[in-house]
Amino acid sequence: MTQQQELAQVTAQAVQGNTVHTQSQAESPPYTEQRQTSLIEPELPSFSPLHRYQIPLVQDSSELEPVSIFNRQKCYLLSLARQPYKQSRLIFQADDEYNWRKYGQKQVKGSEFPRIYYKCTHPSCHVKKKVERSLYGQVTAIIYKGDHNHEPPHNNKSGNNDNGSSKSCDIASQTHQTSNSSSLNKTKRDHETTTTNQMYVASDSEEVRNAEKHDDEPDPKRRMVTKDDLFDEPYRRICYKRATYEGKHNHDVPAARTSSHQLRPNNLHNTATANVTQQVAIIYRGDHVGCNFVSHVTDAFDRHRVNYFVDKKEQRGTDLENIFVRFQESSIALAIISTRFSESRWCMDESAKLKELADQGKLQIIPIFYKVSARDVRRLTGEFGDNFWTLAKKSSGDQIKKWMDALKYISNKMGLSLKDKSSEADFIKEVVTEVKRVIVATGRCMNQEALVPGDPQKD
DNA sequence: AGCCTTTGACCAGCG
DNA sequence: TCGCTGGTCAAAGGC
Repeated sequence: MTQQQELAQVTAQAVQGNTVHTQSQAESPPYTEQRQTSLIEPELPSFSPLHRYQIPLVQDSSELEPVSIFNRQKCYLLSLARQPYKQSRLIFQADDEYNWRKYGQKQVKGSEFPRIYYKCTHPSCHVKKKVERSLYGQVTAIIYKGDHNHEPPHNNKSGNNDNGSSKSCDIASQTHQTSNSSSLNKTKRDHETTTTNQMYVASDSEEVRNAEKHDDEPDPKRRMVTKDDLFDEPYRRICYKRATYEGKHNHDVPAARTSSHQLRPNNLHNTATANVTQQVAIIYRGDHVGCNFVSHVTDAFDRHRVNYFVDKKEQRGTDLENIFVRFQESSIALAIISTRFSESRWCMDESAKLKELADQGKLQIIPIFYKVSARDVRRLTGEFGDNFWTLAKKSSGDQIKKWMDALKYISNKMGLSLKDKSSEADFIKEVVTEVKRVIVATGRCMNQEALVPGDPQKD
């Protein structure tokens, strides 16, 4: 067995290890799966030139469970990761059905590993991609640029080379494929376009400090914020990025290799099954949100068959407890936080209830910062804070504390942020994608529970 | 021989 | 204008 073959075997085994590990994580809160299970939007309408798709990050080899053979593989892979060239490229180069030639690398600021630049090896194709890595070499971002003007090679090999580039054995590709179905990959690439806006940061300053010490360590409490959000708070720093695409392919992508199907069930399937039973509760404040943004979100949910419940204005004559019951029937809450959100006692009470349910593990909250910064929500500053304190003047200390706790909790959750000048259409797609991702993650938890051995009803 | 990576240099954009 | 940073080029060498 050649060294290349040996590496291929080891990395492929490690992939399977990762897959097993990922699936076993279903017992953890869904958000902890963020880095492995980002859902690719399968059927997004093209009503905007900008499409963003999330592909899962490459599984950090350091995240492999310290069990059995995978521990040895982990050590082996880590040792390879620290070696220059040759072996490491087998591990870290993302595979996406095309062949790539490295044409440069650059040490980028704030990263221990250089950013590597690749070109498509096809003679007339000018597609490029760049791959960023962090400590231990796990891929933190893959950014594509340009359109392929050719079909991908079927054998996934370039020329006669046997030196390991663009081979099917790298962790990046395998992990990618084990997290997404071939159809997802295809559709994703049909729409892929730039975005580097979404990154992961630790959810509080303590975690940030930890992250600064161990930049590549996984952290289940990471939240999703916008780049602007990051820049708002200099003390925060980027811990992980999603892999991203820039530009789009102008041609079809062949079906993924069979290994992906063998290794991992299709996320789409999970979505479909999850949608049957899971409901998304949407709360918001103000007609300025409800008449436009929320209606578009619910339209998108309709199109994507996401079951939802909207706490509409007209329902607010009813007992708040009735609304709380609806929350309890939901597994996910979409809290659309605008500047006027904090002027409503109703919304504040709802937020407190959401936090209560989330604390009990009964609800996943996805905060949507609608033209308000997460920092203002967290710190109760700006117009949001002004509205809050106006309401607070008319409220009791217990209430205020409860609301503040809830707002702090929600604003520290991973969420999505719409800036004033952002495209709402694109943002709505992001929202739908994120909701479906959480649905899948939550659904997987439920499915895992349903498969607990010894439960006759669930067998 | 062909394809690849490496690596220093060059260039462009930006503040 | 200058320095910094990121992106690309191209020669050299490896497989």
